[in-house]
Amino acid sequence: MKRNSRLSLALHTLGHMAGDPERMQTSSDIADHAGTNPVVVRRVLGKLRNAGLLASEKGHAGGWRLARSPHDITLADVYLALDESLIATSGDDTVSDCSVEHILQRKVAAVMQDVERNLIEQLARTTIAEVSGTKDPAH
Amino acid sequence: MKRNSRLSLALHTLGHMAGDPERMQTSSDIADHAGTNPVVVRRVLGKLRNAGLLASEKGHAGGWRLARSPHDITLADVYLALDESLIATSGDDTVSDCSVEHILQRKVAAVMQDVERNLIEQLARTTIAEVSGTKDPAH
DNA sequence: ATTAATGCAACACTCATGGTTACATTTGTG
DNA sequence: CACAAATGTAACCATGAGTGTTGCATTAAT
Repeated sequence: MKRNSRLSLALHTLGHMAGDPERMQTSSDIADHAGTNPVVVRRVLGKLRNAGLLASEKGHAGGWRLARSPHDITLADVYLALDESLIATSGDDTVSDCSVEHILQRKVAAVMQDVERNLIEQLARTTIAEVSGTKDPAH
Repeated sequence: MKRNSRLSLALHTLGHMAGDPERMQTSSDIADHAGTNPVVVRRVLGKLRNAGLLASEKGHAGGWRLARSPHDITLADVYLALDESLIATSGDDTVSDCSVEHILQRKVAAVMQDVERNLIEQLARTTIAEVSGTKDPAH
């Protein structure tokens, strides 16, 4: 695994689930397919559950399932659910008394904000159903 | 220092140099002002020199100076000179035989490429002179 | 009761990055 | 010439983020 693996793992998993939305999958199944660990899977998918994209069931015969239609989940939903800023703002909280620093921070922050907005806008144009690899029956 | 400190350091330093372009500054001076280490400064500024934004002189009374007018250096120039992708593409080189993976990688790569283009475009709209903190004599 | 799943905490390992030391090289100055 | 002061670079250490891993409590079907 590499950097950004959380988003990759999330998208990959949702893509597969979209191809067979009724099937319940365990974190172990998912981990095997994704080449990682069940605990890591539960960590990541837990965030998607908190965001209402997935549902999990405990106990014997438990597992994970989509909480709503794959046509109703965009890549932006997934990105936002993970709450990771790909745009490395890394707000340096230390307030400097240097005027150059002030001007720069404002300029750069404004640019980054706009870039992030653009990113989300573009991710919102694709749904999980469109990356499921199965033909869309509605088309 | 934090993440993105290289870009921050570079922009901050160039901003100050733009306020007094003739003055030669040592990496020690710069490091003191930026709260870091002379070696780190030389590391970062070295890339800017390779890109033709800065000039350095060795030996006694050596140091660093802008290689061209601060009105001729945009934030995008600095960003590109450092050769860091803020957009974490992290191309996973491993080619998977999973169709979902394929579709995702293409989609996401396309989005990221566009986001990066947008970023550079926006950075190119501001020059170093505009963040120098000094009044622009030409205006 | 047993089995099989999630949920979660704690820790180990790895990797990127900044910081640091050391030293060769270059160049102005007495 | 000898010395001082700067860059250029390599080699290391320290830190932090993130993934992987183990262990265990809890939950639910059989």
